Amino acid sequence: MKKKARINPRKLPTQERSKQLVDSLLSATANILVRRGYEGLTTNRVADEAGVSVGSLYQYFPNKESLVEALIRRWSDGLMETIADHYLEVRNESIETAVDTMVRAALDSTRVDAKLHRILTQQIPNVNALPALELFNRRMSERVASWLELHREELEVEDLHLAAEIVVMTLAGLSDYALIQRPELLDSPSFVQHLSRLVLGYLAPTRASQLSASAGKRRRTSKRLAQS
Amino acid sequence: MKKKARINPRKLPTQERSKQLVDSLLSATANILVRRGYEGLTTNRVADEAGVSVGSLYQYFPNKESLVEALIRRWSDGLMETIADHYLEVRNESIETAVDTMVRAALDSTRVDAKLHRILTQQIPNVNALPALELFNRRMSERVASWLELHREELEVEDLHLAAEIVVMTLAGLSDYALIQRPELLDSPSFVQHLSRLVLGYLAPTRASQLSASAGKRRRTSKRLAQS
Amino acid sequence: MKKKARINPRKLPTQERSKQLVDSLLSATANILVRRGYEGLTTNRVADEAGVSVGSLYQYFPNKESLVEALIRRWSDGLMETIADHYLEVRNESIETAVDTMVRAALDSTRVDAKLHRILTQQIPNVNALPALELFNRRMSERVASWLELHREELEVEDLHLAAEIVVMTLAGLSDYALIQRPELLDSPSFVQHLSRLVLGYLAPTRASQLSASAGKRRRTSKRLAQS
Amino acid sequence: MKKKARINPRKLPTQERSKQLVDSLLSATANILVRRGYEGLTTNRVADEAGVSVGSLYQYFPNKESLVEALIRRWSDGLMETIADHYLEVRNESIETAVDTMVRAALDSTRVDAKLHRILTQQIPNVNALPALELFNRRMSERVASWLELHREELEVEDLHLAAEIVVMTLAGLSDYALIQRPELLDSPSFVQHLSRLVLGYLAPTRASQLSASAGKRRRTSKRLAQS
DNA sequence: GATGAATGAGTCTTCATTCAT
DNA sequence: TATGAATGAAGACTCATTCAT
Repeated sequence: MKKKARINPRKLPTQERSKQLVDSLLSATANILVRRGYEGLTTNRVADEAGVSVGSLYQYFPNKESLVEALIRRWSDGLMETIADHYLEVRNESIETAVDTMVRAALDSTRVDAKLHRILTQQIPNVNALPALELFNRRMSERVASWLELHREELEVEDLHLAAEIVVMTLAGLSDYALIQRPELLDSPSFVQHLSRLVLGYLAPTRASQLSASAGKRRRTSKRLAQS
Repeated sequence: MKKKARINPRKLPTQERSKQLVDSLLSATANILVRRGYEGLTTNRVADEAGVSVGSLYQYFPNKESLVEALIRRWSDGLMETIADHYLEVRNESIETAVDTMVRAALDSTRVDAKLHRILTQQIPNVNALPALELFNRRMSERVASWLELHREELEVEDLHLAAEIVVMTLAGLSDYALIQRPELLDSPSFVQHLSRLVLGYLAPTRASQLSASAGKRRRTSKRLAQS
Repeated sequence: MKKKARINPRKLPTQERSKQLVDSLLSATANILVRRGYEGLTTNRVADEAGVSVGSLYQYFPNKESLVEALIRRWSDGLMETIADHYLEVRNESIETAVDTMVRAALDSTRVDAKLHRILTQQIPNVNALPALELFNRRMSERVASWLELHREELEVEDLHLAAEIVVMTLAGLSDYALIQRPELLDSPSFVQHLSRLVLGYLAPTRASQLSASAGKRRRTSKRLAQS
Repeated sequence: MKKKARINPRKLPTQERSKQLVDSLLSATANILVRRGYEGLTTNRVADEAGVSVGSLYQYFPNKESLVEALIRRWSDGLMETIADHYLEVRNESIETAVDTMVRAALDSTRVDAKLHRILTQQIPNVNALPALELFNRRMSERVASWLELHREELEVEDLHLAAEIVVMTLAGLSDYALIQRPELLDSPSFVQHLSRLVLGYLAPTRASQLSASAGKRRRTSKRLAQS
């Protein structure tokens, strides 16, 4: 961490070296998790897959648990970034567009690395996963909350923090459930549409009702009338 | 307890007896799951906790997996009943009331045996839990769908089956997430209210917007005006 | 075994009954041994196959070992009888014919119930099998010895008892080995012929040499000359 | 023994080391087999006896079966060598001498490690032992056959391959049987003599009859006359 | 630092045997 | 006597972790 500096100009200064090692260990962990599930995850296997010795693994991770924790951290950081990108584009769009983007972002984040996602959210003893997931959701909620602030006037909810949490949990919950039990839905346009309406109908039911009204008009006038 | 007494004419010579045994094994499984998590679940421990020998356990369950499966089955059956009760009352109520009841039912089912619920839905290798959970959700969806049929005219969604699935997954996802990450919410009235609005805003945004309009009126007239 | 006598004239007086039970237990044992090998033999399985309860099994056999011992006894008695029959016919035949009969008898006894034979002679922990097998071979030797006595004058061995033992062990050993490693041989006429020559060449080489001489003559005169 | 010394330039860092380990595991297996039989053979016991942990055992042998298989292989290789030595000396001897040597070799190979020999040939579930034993006997037969070729002109059998197999099986069967049921015989000179006559009488009855004739002459003239 | 052989507690599972009914 | 549920010791095998090199 602080040893020889310019004298021994190896390609990989210790710090860099160990970072790579840690990385390949985490990737190996992810691969094995995907291929053989949590029950099939053994430290020896991870070391093997990463091309290092078990000993080295234990140099960087005090135990198996911490290995998984680190992977979860890395993974949720990845998710954050993916989602952050989506959110940046959205700041100035209409609520409808923004909600649509959020929904798509949630589903996308699930789809990418779907199997790993699923294992990490469902199969890992929660003791490990919880803190990281909590952090992830807290950050997401904050982000959504601050976005909601920008549109406060257009929204029909008051407790924006609670609303943000609910939106985040709704989207996370739904994409997880869909991933597990109805993966086809993840790619269905009407699923996306429904989720958008779900969120919009929560945040701004009036706008949502207009939306469905006009949608209905296009298709079934009688229905619209009945509702008016 | 076992010596003959004419009052209790040897009712449980075999069938009843083994049912009790199975029951105590499943309860032991649940207890251990709650106390030590899935990783801490061993067949010997279960037998011990149930006060029987491992051998007896294996007389009734061919392996550890089947033990967990049976527990999941028992648990999801319990849930079904709990929820079924709620739903029966609701058939003829207004949508608003019905949605409210559904929300409360979802949260209730999570709260009862909360820790077990959490472990069963999150921590068990999905291979075991999935079929049972899928069945459970399918049944729930059907039930909700048939309820939606009754109110078709008042709803602003068309694909009632998809809508039912979304409602079920939303409520399940949200209560699970809340249970894990924000258990306080489960007992918060405003959480219940928000969830009701979420669902109502999805199924019938027009009604939801009236609801929030009047709710808003009571509290902040300015807001209502801004929205009109 | 001694209870109620004439009063209760059941079809199967206790003695007969238990004999049948013992019999079906032994047959079950044999079946299982054949189907699943010694490692697959469990007392519960035997009881099941015999259509009785384990408890009953233990009424008649103090433990698993004794069950197998009894089967071995029954089986070797069967062998004895089979072979005895063959021997009776032979008393007054020529040595050549008698030897031939003995050889065929040995091979036959192996072929009948071959799989059981093999398991009983090879796979059973010898502690069990040995005494019975010893007894069997001792009896066989005696029988052969007494037959040899009848032909003492024609034989070129002196220690008839040793010779009898050697003949018995040779035939037993050869048929067992053939059964295990070259079962095709058991049905090959030339194998029978060779074994006959083996035994005859031992007991009466002069007669054997005449036999092979004439056999050779028929086929390759040159050979015979070369040897003369 | 393990600290560096220039004299023994770290010869056994891995390969040699593991070879030793494998060796001590096999020896432990043999010991236990001899002391407690196949039923008493447990992997934990083997590891214990070998002075290593079970874990180490499983580093070298994937399961109990393979351990036994390896032992059988090692043992049959040993036998092969022992016997090979005997055979080399014999190539140019007379048939009588050669047969005598073969007989002694067979008995010797049984005597050495007699108890292990017996367990390995009789008590091990054949699934394990068979392939190795078959290989062993096939090799033996080939060796004997090629020896028979050299003496083809003096022999009175034609199918040398069958003859070789029969000789091998006879000797193996007889020494095994003798070992089990009459171990005293293994050390009796007359047993050796009888076996030699058995084999010689099979391969070359004419020579055998001369042998017994002259042997008889020395002892009992009357007998010889009776036979002429 | 890196290595990977060695460790051994702990898992699931079987099965001979008992004994209350 | 018969039954068969219950027992629990014992066995094969795994894997997180350590430590001598």
